[in-house]
Parts: sequence; structure tokens; C-alpha cells
Amino acid sequence: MTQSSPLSARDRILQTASRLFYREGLRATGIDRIIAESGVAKMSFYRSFASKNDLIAEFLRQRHAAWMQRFRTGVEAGLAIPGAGLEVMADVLEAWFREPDFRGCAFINTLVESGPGDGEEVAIARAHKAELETYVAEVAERLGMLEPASVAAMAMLIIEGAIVRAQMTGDPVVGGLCRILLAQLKAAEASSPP
Amino acid sequence: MTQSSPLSARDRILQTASRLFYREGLRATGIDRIIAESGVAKMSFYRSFASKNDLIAEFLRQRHAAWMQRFRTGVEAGLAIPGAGLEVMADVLEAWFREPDFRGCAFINTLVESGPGDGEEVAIARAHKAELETYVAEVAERLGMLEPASVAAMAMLIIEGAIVRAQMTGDPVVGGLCRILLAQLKAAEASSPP
DNA sequence: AAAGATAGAGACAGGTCTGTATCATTTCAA
DNA sequence: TTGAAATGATACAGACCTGTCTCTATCTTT
Repeated sequence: MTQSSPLSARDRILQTASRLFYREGLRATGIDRIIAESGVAKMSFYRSFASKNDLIAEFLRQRHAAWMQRFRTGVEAGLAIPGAGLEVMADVLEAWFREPDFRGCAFINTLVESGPGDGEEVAIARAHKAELETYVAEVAERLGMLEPASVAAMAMLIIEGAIVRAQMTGDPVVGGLCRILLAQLKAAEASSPP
Repeated sequence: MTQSSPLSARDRILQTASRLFYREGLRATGIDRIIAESGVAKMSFYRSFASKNDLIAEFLRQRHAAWMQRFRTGVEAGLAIPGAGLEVMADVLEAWFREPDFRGCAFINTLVESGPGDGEEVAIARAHKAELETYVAEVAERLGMLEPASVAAMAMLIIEGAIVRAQMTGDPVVGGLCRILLAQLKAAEASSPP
């Protein structure tokens, strides 16, 4: 196989597509630009991916894996500190919000861009959020919270709200608000038995 | 002026565009479809609007006014009940979530669809959220809350989170979660003096 | 070193989109 | 009733998009 760059053509395409799809959007990013910035011929692209939708799906799967791993790693590190609760998630999020190229959640953005049609992309986006909620519930249970499922549903609302507010305002202080709200979930549960 | 329909051509265009822009998205909705469903000629369209972007801006301004009025009316009605707090906002939102053609917040969707370019549409979207936050702060102050600005910032996070969760899951039960979280803002402030 | 596979570059077809121009018809006003 | 303006329908130009095809150069393998 021809290997002019350290990465394979497929990986270069995926890397370029990840950057452009997230920064500019799915529809706004054309194949021509992806192959130009990847230094790849069009036919080489279509030998690696059946269609643009295929590339989008692969981008989302890869981003899901990377995002979840980063989130899990950050949260587990925070939970190692005694007394830590769900609010450590806000710190992980805030670090993300502070990145200069932060532009919201790729999966929310995909849902919005895809419209009412329920394509594969939307399914991947929903699956991402479902897996995140499952993880949050698992952490809530590990923390000994009484109703992990309810807590996770509320935490998801807070997390998504923080992401969208960070995207809308561009102000990372949203992370602090998110932290307060997640901490309140603990306090509220302690004071209201089911 | 030619008046075959009860509404003027401009109003018919705006009505059709509002429906399609919200349901299908801004980019996914073409001028051809708007004029076809409005029963209007292309030149008549371009006599009323300078460009598609002009129509989008007008759609957003109109939707902003209508949405704010509806929200204000619902909240004020809820606040008339003694003892009511910010959580009445969740009831207004839940009624919205239950509409069959609910597809999230048009202004969040606009922000996502517009990408990194800061066009007029993005400015209108941000202005909408700013005005909403101002109103929430005003209500918080009226309710005698200690820090209306902080409360409004947190309420905005919760509100946006509820909207996105309702859009993502399609489950109106999100309204109930939103209600609990907004009510907690009151309880939390009462127990934590600045 | 020679032959075959693979790569990049670019032309091309077919589709969609925005915005303009044309033309016959209808509506309003004098 | 007659002339002027507005409307509907449609064709058109220019741009962009996806996906296919061709040609040449380079790399791999034998």
C-alpha cells in the first residue's frame, strides 16, 4: 500500500472529516474539501467509504468512542477524591468548554442538522446519549444515591443544558453553574426520601 | 393589490416558511418548495424579500415575538396561583413539548445550523436567549429571590437542557424533571445565604 | 528490472440550490 | 372601458454538491 504520510489515506480522511464535520457542520462540509485537505484523490476516498453518509456514520462512531473515554477517564479521576459526587462531571465538561474549538455536542448538532428524517446518524446520536445516561446512572448508584435512574435523567438534563448554554454564550462559566446544579442533586436526594 | 387568498402573498410565504424552516430546518428548506406551497410566484417572493437570508431573519424575528408572548402569558397565568415559583415555567414548556410537531428550539437549531459564521440569524438567536434570560431574572426578582441574575442563569441552563432532552428523547416527561429542578432553585437559595 | 496494482489529479454527468428574466394573464384604477 | 401594475408559471444562468470515470505517475512485488 502506498504510504506517503504516516497515516493511511482512510485515517487521514477520517481525521480531516472529524475536524471539519465538527467545526463547520455535516451539510456545510463537502467531499471535495475533505479530500483536498486530506491530500487524497476522490477515487481513493470512495474506495474507503461507500458514500458521504458512510463517512459521517464512521465519524460519529469514532467521536462517540473518544468522547466517552475522555469523559469516563476524567470523571473517574475526580471520583477518586473522597467526598466527590456527580459534580465532578461539571469539571470535565468545563475543561471541554474552554477548548478554543468547542462548538457544542456533535451528537446534538447531528440531531438538529438531520431534521425529521431518522437516518443512521440520528440513531448513533441517540445511542450516544443513551450510553452516557447509563454511565451517569452507574456512577450515581456507585455513589449510593437512592434513585440512580431518576438522578441520571436529571443529570442528563443539566449536562445537555450546560453544553448548549456554553455553545450559545461562549462563556465557560456555565461549567460552574453546572457544578452547582449537579451538587444540588445530592443535597436534594438526601432531604427528600421517596 | 391582488388578493386571491385571505392572506397577502408576503404573509402566506412567511406562514409556509415558518412551518418548513422549523420542521425541516433552514438549509433543508429550499425557496422552490416555499413558493410552491405558498402558491406564489418566484418573482413575487423576491419582491417581498431580498433573499432567502432575509426571509430567515424575518421568520426568526416573528417566531421570537410569538414564542416570548406565549411563554410570558403562560408563566404569568401560573404565577397568579399563590405560592407558585419558577417551576411554573416547566409547565409551559411541557405543554410545548407535547405538541406533535415539536422539534426543539428554533433558535438553538439556528445556531447549530449556521456553523461558525456569525450571520444575522445567529445574532437574532442570541438576542432571543438574552431576552428570555432577562425575563426569567425579572420573574425571579418579583418572587423575592435573593440573587435573581444567578438564579436566571441557572434556570436558563435547566430550560435549555429540558428543550434539548425533549427533542432528543421525544419524551414529554422531561417537563416533570425540569419542574423539579426549577423548584430546587428556590429551596437551594433559601438554605444558602450569599 | 519488469509488470501489475494503487495513488493523485482532474474532467464529467446528473442533481439541487439561489436568484434573474420572460411572457401571458389577471386585477386594480382612472 | 382601457391602460398600467402586479401575479403566476416557467425557463434560465451560475454555483455547488455527490459520485463516476479517465489518465498518468508512483510504488510494490516478483
